Amino acid sequence: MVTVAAQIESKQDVRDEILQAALKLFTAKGYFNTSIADICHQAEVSTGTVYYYFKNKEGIAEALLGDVVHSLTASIAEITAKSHSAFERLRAILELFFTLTQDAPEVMRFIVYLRHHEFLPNCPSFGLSEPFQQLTQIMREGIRAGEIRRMDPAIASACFYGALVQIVQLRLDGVLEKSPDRYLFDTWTAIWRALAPA
Amino acid sequence: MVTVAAQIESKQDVRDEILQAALKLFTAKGYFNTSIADICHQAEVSTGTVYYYFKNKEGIAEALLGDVVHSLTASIAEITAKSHSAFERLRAILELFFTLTQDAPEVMRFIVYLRHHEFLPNCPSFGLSEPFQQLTQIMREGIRAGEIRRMDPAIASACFYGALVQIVQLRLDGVLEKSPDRYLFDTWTAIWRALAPA
DNA sequence: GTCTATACGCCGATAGAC
DNA sequence: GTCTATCGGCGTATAGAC
Repeated sequence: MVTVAAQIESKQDVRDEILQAALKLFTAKGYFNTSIADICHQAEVSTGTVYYYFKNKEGIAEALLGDVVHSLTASIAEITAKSHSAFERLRAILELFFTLTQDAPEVMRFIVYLRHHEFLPNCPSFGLSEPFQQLTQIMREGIRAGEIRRMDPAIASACFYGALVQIVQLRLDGVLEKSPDRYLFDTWTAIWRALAPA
Repeated sequence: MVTVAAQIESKQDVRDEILQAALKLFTAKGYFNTSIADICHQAEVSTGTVYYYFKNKEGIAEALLGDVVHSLTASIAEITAKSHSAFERLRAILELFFTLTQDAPEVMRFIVYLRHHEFLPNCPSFGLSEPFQQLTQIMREGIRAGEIRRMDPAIASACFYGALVQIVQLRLDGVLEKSPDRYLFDTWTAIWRALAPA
């Protein structure tokens, strides 16, 4: 799979090769500017092989999104389990995003750039996706514990996530030139002050 | 003009009719899922007419983006001229976005949803666009005046704009059900606390 | 200026050999 | 499982009448 999962079967190699190629091209040129032929060339396989592993082009994007969302959900769940305050959890999520921006920029691009519903009509809007729901749950618990100011938890999530994503985008666009963790302090300070009680 | 435009004249400009149709369809279905035929149907004109006014499909998107960016730039410039503190300016920009979300949701969708560089290869990344530069300038002046904490102005802009856009998106997606100004207080409080000195 | 008709390339998808 | 060859359709763009 894209981030960690399936080295189980050696045959999965080819499928994975195709997914990697698609990820690279989708994030570089966009879904609609990427043809099956492009993917074939990048993955060094033929059209037939692509259609052996995937029902159609949409199926490739679906698998990609599934992998990415699944992996992100798992990471956030792990963070939630390990730490027990909103402060620690949010801080860890911030670091996760910054790390991913460095180590897996294509995955990050896929998360923050692509308008998934444009080519995946049935995928939920981001606000209803699992990662955003997890985040909102963290906010809800933080508010109940008095760690976070009383406010609409969705607004808290949006402020946190929106700021984070925007900074990641600036970095991916090359506008922020220093490595992301050079900005970690400023970012975290701003975000936490937005949420913390007076 | 795309945003407020000329309901005044009974004979609405044809070119404008086409732009309105394109705006509606691009924001509803995406650029690549919208065909010239779709635009013709929506605008009630023929293919020939479209190509009389625009060089090609990209030209339509270009004109649209130009209008929107120009209008946004003008609004921010006006806000900057009228008020003289970062506090007032940012507050006014926040209100501008919330108002636009209510009154011109399609324009707002065009701003926050569309990945413009996917179909307009030569358009600058958002971080280099004029509105973002204006915002960063406001931050810079605010920091110099001691109104905003010392931090990278780009980070300040990203926090402000990212949070704002994310909330607008949630609203446009129907996740935030109340009218946006029901969220104005929470949003402004969070954003300003992120920026204000201790 | 606005229309209709049409050319034509590209790309997603399939068939079928090996 | 992987390949090559090919088809059909869609959608951009043009030609040219009015």
